Amino acid sequence: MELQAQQPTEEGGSIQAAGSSNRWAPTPPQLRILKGLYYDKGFKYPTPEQNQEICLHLKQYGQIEDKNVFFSFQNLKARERQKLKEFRNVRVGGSLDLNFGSTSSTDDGRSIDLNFGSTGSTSTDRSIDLNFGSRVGYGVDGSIMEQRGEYHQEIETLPLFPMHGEDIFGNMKTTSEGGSGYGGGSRISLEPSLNSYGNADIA
Amino acid sequence: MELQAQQPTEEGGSIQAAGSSNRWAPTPPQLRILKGLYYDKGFKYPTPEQNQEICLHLKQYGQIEDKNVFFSFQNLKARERQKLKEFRNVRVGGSLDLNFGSTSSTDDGRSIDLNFGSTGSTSTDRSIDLNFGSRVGYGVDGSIMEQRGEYHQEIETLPLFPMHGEDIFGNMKTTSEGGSGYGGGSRISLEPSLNSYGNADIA
DNA sequence: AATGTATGAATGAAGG
DNA sequence: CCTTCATTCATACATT
Repeated sequence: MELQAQQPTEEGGSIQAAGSSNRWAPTPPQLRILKGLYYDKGFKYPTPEQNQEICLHLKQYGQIEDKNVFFSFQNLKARERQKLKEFRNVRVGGSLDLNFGSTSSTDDGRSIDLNFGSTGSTSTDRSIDLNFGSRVGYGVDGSIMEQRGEYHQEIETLPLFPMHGEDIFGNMKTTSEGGSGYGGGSRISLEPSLNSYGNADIA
Repeated sequence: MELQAQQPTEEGGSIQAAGSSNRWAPTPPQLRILKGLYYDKGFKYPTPEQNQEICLHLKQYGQIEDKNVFFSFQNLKARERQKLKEFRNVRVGGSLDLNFGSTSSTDDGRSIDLNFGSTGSTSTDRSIDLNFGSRVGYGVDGSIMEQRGEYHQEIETLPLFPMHGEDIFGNMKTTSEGGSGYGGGSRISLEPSLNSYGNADIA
């Protein structure tokens, strides 16, 4: 493991104004939508294409990049697990032999889904509805907090499965993500399947 | 420090329950043991088993949860690095306070003692061997990762906790951990790294 | 009481 | 997917 010096690295390309943090900070709408997708819709395994769509949509609410969406889902998933389970930090093949007995062999590790899991489509409506419930109860500790009844909820629908390459927003900026072209269905130089579809058996 | 406007996070961060500060506060013994483990023993990468073990032990000294132990080590490490970085930046004349281990014993009538009984040579060595010096860490089957230790550390095998006859297998906390034995080989790591997110394209 | 510091906790990001 | 790092927020506590 090489040490990573995450120095600020004053790169001139920071989107943020000088002085602000370099790392992305989700705006409330962005956060709400992302969490709603994950929790309310049970949408946990977005493909890169879907990430792009989500990102594109969320750009209405502030600066955001694809990787932010990607990391959001990754972290949501990881932390949900850590919360539901018990701070697992498993390391296989460790030298520190703390192997006490061999009890607790009922390892699950992947049954913590709420429900949903409908990565498919509703036959007629092939879009992810972003109008999830308004109640947010996903505190870090399960604490229930009330939500201000003031916030307006914008009704929106994000197409997750573009049929013809055109989204409902008229945003066709696909294939212009930097030349890599990992999205848009034209993955040429990338690995076969990097999305988590292969192991979406958690549902 | 100047007061900075806090991001109006919807669910994350500032959703703290009003009125009650539920933040865990380590008792002197807990703090001492934790710091002792980290500094004196150079124990910085606890596995979940060790994490739970530590937590269990520390429960004699007050309320504590797994995540508290987890965060403690995380923070301990983070602050250490942070401080070290600052020192190097300023190159201050010594006085790097490595005086950890035993802070002034605040005799609050609860003299703590790390003098646990012998682990007892039951069958499995459940004492955490912290003789790390230059030992290899937990590599996965082949990768050798050395523990980073940058200061003195007494090479000794000190029994972490007193065996009260209780075993760590009996989880008396949450329902059923069910996640101890994860290294059962159910993890497949034949996964590609990431998407094309490495570009870090800043708009 | 206000300011500063220490530190628990949360989270974005990265590495493997 | 899992673990870890860095940064930041929020608060308990100490100092003035």
